[in-house]
Amino acid sequence: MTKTKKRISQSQIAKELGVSQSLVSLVLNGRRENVSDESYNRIWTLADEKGYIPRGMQPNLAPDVRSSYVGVILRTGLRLANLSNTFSHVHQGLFTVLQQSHISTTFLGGEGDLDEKMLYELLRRRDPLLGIVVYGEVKEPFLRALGALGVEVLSVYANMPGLCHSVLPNEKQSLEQLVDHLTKLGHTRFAFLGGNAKLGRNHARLSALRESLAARNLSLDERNVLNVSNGDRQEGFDCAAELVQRTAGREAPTAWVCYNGLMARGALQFALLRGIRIPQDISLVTIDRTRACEEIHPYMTSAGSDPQVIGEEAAKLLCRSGGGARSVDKIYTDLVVPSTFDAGETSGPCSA
Amino acid sequence: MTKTKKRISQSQIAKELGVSQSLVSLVLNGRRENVSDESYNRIWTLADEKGYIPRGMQPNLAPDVRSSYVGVILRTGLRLANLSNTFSHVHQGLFTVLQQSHISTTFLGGEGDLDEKMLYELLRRRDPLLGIVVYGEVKEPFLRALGALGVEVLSVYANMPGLCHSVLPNEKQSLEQLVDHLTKLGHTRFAFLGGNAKLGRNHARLSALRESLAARNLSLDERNVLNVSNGDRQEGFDCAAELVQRTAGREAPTAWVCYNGLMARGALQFALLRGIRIPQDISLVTIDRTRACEEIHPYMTSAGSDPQVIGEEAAKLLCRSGGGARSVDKIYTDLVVPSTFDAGETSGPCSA
DNA sequence: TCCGTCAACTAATAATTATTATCTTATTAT
DNA sequence: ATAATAAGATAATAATTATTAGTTGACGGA
Repeated sequence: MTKTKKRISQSQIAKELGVSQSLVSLVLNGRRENVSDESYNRIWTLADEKGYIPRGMQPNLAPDVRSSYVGVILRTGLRLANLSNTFSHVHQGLFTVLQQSHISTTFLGGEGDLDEKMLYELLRRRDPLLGIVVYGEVKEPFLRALGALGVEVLSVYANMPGLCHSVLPNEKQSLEQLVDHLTKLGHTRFAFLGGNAKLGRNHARLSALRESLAARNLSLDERNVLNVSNGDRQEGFDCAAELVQRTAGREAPTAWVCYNGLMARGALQFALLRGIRIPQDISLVTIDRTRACEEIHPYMTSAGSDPQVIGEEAAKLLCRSGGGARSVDKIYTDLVVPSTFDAGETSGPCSA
Repeated sequence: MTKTKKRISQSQIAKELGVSQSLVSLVLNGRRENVSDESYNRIWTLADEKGYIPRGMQPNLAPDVRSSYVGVILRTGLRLANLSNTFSHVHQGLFTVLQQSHISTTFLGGEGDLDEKMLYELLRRRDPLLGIVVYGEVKEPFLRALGALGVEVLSVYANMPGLCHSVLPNEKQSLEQLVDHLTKLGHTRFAFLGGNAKLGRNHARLSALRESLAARNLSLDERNVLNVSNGDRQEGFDCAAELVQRTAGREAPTAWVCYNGLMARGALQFALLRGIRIPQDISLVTIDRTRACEEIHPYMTSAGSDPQVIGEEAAKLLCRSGGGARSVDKIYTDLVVPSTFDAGETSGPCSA
């Protein structure tokens, strides 16, 4: 380890630039009146380069590490303005818990926005970075690059064993709850309106649905399995339309399981337009726990892990691991948040 | 204005706690050896309470904005998870522009979450705080407290003359565009489905509607003016229901102007359920430019200032003013973003 | 040219903080 | 019981920063 350089003083900066210490003091305290822009910038620049640190207190050494922050990164495809559904709740939960520890939450960008140079810059920031939370599924090399920064990385709604911590919803349990509810109501013919087809999550939900049905000696007619790409309202609508068209002239499914609340809303709207009565003709349920479930009547029957809780757990996990510990054989935690079931107004006894 | 409290010194902290200044110095520089935990914590706590700030440099006044960040605060009533509509777009715009300058965006909390102590903490962070953006209407004392920090404050979707910069939508123009469109289609009887009744924004939109109508020698029947508190989907639905009930048995309005896109969606849903055909029976328009307008068919006829542009302008304004300059007679900018009109599928010729 | 003005800066010094040698007290080893 | 040691603190003072009353010199107008 190199010998610790002695802390630089204002006088040294002054001498080096050929100005008075007074001027340096004025400038570093933000005085602009009667100070030339040139001096102002030269002084700040040198102070920066030399790593000048103010006297009197080092805030990052406070007993509870204040002023540290947690970075948030979104998977490709998500944008802040679209964050509406699941991840806005996650974000809320994350923020709430971190705020209690006076840790702030900084949005760093999308998976695609951040190149290596920008990641490196993160480390140059002076406030300590407690960790990075990744929302959704990102590519493995990206996650590795994050890990290489030596920062705690936590993935939410996706897991990457051995690369980072993760906090996950319990899809298996959600589907089990929904299938249990629906089969008890007499439903046997199911449909799956899937979204985000390219992501593992869609696949996980579909598999869980199949398993839960299989456990009851039911099977999912492959013709009733649909997949769209975004999982928004319009696609939910289109998906429902497609489903109805496909099942014309054969025994139609009576229980529609939607990938998420938004799609369910879209499907609901289609049903409303077509005069399909819910829940009399069709029961419609969704894997979701966001406000989309209750935003307007009818409240939807749904099951899922509360995204806010997922955010809260992510925050707790980061606080616990408390930065540092960048050993090679790090142990990573995978946390699975239990699912809760909520009987709404969109499911009822099977009439077919 | 109250006299600025003088900066507190280590000696004052020492005196108040009955210890030596030396000890305070040691502790605030992070010395733990041979210092009791009790002293360590007591000193940090008091330093915190009194808002002790180190000498030598105020990093947030640096000209160079490399590792600086912008804080975001939400008005009371908004939460991250509800941010869905307007402000998520604002946030997106803000972020996009700031990211280009490598400035990060940090969510600081809600108006209610932040007490004076926490605000002080912001100043002690080592990364320079370029400015604070406030989303929505907050109370004046709160804004003053922010200003007192000596940080650039910018209010979005609300203005507070002489206290901070602001970036605002052009409500007058939006309503003018909508009224122009509707009157050209032959509509003369208008209704206003208002939300966020307690906020000035609702009032501003209603007034603008009245003015635009007055300019055409039309008036707004007071019985057709409704106001609800949140402005969400359910309230839009309820509002439409109330309107229809109120106008039973008299000449009903043919043009519904909704406070925002979410309410419009709710109203649309009500219309759908009731068999009111849109746009054949009723034209429904909204003051909005969020994705709620196009999330699903029918796309809505709407006018408004693009919230993303508002966020972008806010970011540019902050970058331009570039921290610093805390003179007393600061000049504040009020920026008004023009409104754009979008003819959708929810408006048509008046049939009544 | 002379004078006033003002931006830009500094010298001098007041105020504050850092550092170190030293003190006190409790604990432990002998 | 006594000496050695160490934790926890301080007094004194060295080092650094803040502030104020100047100084300098450029510029503009009479």
